Amino acid sequence: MATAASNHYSVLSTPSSAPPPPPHSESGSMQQAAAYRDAHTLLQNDYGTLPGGGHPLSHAHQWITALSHGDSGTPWPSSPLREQDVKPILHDSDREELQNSSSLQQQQQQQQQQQRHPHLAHQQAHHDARAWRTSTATTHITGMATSEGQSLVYTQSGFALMPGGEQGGMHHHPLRDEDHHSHSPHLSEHGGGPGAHHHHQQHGGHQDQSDEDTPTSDELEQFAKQFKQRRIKLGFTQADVGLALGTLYGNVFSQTTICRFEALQLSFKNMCKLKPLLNKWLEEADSTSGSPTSLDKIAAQGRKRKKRTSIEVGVKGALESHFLKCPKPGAAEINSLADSLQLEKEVVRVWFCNRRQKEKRMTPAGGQISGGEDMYGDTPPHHGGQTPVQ
DNA sequence: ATGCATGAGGA
DNA sequence: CCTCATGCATA
Repeated sequence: MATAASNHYSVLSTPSSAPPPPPHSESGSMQQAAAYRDAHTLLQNDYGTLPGGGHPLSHAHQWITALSHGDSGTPWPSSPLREQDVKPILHDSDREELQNSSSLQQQQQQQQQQQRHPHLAHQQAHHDARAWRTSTATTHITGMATSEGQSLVYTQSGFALMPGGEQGGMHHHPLRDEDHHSHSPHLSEHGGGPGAHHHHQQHGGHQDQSDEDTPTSDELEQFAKQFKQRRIKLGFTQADVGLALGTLYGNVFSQTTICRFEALQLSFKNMCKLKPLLNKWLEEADSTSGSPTSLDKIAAQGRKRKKRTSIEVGVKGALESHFLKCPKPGAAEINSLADSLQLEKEVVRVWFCNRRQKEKRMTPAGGQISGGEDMYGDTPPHHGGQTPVQ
């Protein structure tokens, strides 16, 4: 896919051809690694640093994704920048698919020894019934063809397991069990009674915590801890693991994801999905600990992304305030907010999205654990536009 | 370790 | 437009 397509962003203008010969490392086990989503990993860099260019061009974005799922126009309207002017440096190899990667740039690595909460592990496990309620669900990673060199289904549908079931699975009710039942009277323990924990009754008589079956929050927590410990013992960085998962199963993950897993900063569902994979890796790494030589590192540099806009503290505070008042602002609300804060609408919208996500992680963001109660009973019972205000 | 961003999938 | 899974770029 993508044989010369996009890339208008950066620069291909300079014909500095320098076909880098793929310096294969050693063992050829990277072949499949390049098959998953080649798209994203190419060259990256910022494109344009500040509005001043002057091209009102709004040529959407998407690199090679020809999907066109209706982007609704302008992703980042107020920043007319991009194109061929910026970019002091550039990578010539416009051909995606592996370019050399002799020395990747993994700078950050092991520094995650002991963070902040070496303890404090409980009670966060069941705050809302949204999705962390273990139920009957067999854990099967359907995709994942381990047959060497092919497939890679990239199971992202989520049907693999998922306790709450939503997203791809139409359960019984179309209700997106995420935030709606704001009035679930049941489910209660939490307020400080860590010992209570949920009493799932899912299993019919067994229910292990090794693998298989939907794990409980506690199990996940323990696993994450052990995982981290062992990983460090074995001398692997989070990035290494992510890459290994790719070469092993076809699903590559970034350092970020591994990190978040260890820190339990993913949704329960997501944790469940990743656990089997990481568990398997552990076994592998464990048994292979004596015979290394399995380091595949082909990290390609990806595409260009919009440069991360940093929001000033003051502005952040304002956003926080609004978030408390209204976690789900309507378009109009966002517009005015963006206007008063002098931010792009997209930025504001995304900020709220991210903020909401944070609140849904296992380890709550900046606040308390919304145990049992609904966070902010949003979820308008009537869809068609969740704009409470307006 | 985290903040902002992208995108698929769903109403 | 939202949610949710993920990740590049950063602090």
